Amino acid sequence: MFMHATLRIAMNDKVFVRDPEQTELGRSIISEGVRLIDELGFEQFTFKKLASEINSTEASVYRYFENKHKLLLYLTAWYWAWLDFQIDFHTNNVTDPEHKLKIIIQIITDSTRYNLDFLPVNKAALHRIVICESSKAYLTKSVDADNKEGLFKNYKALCHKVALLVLAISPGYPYAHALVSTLLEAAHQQVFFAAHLPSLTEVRVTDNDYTQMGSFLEHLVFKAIK
Amino acid sequence: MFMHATLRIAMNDKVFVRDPEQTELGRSIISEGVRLIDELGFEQFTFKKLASEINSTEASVYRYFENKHKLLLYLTAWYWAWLDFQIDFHTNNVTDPEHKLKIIIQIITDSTRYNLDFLPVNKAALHRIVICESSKAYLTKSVDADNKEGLFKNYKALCHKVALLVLAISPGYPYAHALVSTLLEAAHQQVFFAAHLPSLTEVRVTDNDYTQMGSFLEHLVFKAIK
DNA sequence: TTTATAAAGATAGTATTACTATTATTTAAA
DNA sequence: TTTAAATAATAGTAATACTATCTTTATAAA
Repeated sequence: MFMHATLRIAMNDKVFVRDPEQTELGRSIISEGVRLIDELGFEQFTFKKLASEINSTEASVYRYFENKHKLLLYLTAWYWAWLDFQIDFHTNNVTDPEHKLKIIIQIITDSTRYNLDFLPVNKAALHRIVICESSKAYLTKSVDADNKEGLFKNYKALCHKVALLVLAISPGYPYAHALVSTLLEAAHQQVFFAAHLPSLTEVRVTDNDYTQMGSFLEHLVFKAIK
Repeated sequence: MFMHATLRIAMNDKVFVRDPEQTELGRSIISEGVRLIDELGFEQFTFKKLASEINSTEASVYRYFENKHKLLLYLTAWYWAWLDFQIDFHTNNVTDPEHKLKIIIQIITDSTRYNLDFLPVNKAALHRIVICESSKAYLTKSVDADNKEGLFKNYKALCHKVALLVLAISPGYPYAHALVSTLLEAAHQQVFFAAHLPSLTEVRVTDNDYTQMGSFLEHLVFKAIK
């Protein structure tokens, strides 16, 4: 497919000190960073541990990212942009807004399944990071400063895109963005609950089968707007 | 009101080393802990800073809580139990399940407004902590261990209670718990988004007016189950 | 081919965090 | 009044989250 070679996710340059996509070291910071955050969790993850994994030094990692919070912001922003692209690609020639929204809910629910590129990032690990860590990217005292720098732009753009579709289906619905942000967050929460606090949800995810999640979210969204 | 003097929230004793409610120092750890976490955010909050605020020592604080994560678990568990009590109290003589659910959504939306006790905890600050920090209590690598110790029991009990009500209204609805956990989480997320990332939601909260939040959530829930 | 320069590595150092341990002092109960 | 429990005071450790400096290596323009 012709897109494979050319797809690049454009990133806000405020999130990094040096663009990690431009160098070998930068790219290994990203790919090994994804692996390690997934393995250790964000709290236990440190630049020192990352540096040792990639046979580099702490100081070198700091030349790419100010701190691990910025790395998390980078990864989550990247994920949202990537999801946005997946949505565009898979709904490109779908005209019926309801059908389109259903496809989007499927993609949000099980993003890795729709993966069509060969970017050197472990999408499954990144998806797990988004599930467990992404809300930590904004639940901080620096949220307003980070927002001012545009670091949540990708998330907001995605939310807005889907909200517009909601409004196309139901022009009078007054909470399109609220519904979509709830949808996006619930899509991760419910996977987490299914895995760790299963009494909080009927949704079960076994063998990467996200069917129940999709049903729940689709039902929730379409009942709200129809 | 007679309950004021007698209301005590029963806490799981696995969450603390020494019960903070039993001593003066313990109680100041809780009340000043709430104040400081609210002020600094959970990441910047340390036991050393807390100790200095209450004119005690780090070592003394550690005699009550193993670490700050356990303190956060304590505070959130306390909040859920307290919310559960508020719900019981305010829906005690309401028989119509739909009316009951509406009242519950109001309480979840604006818990501090329904405050009826005089427990020595700043409920407004605790509510802000729940909004900004509560998901960090479970989004950790220790979630399964913490869950095994019963540290999320209060949250699960609350979720189950509301889910049963959902099922009373709509016996065939297959996602009662998923809907309620989504509701509980959304109630905090949307307040946070309204304050910090307002393009993610139409909901606005001005002067502690949570009307729009209530409308959004009520609409979402009732459309889903009716 | 030299030479500038940018990136990365090597090393060291600091302040803070997240604890643990020990001893002394105060307080409250038997 | 004795005894025990709680707290304070102090010290110490390993890890974290950085910053600084200097050297080496790769790259590419003069």
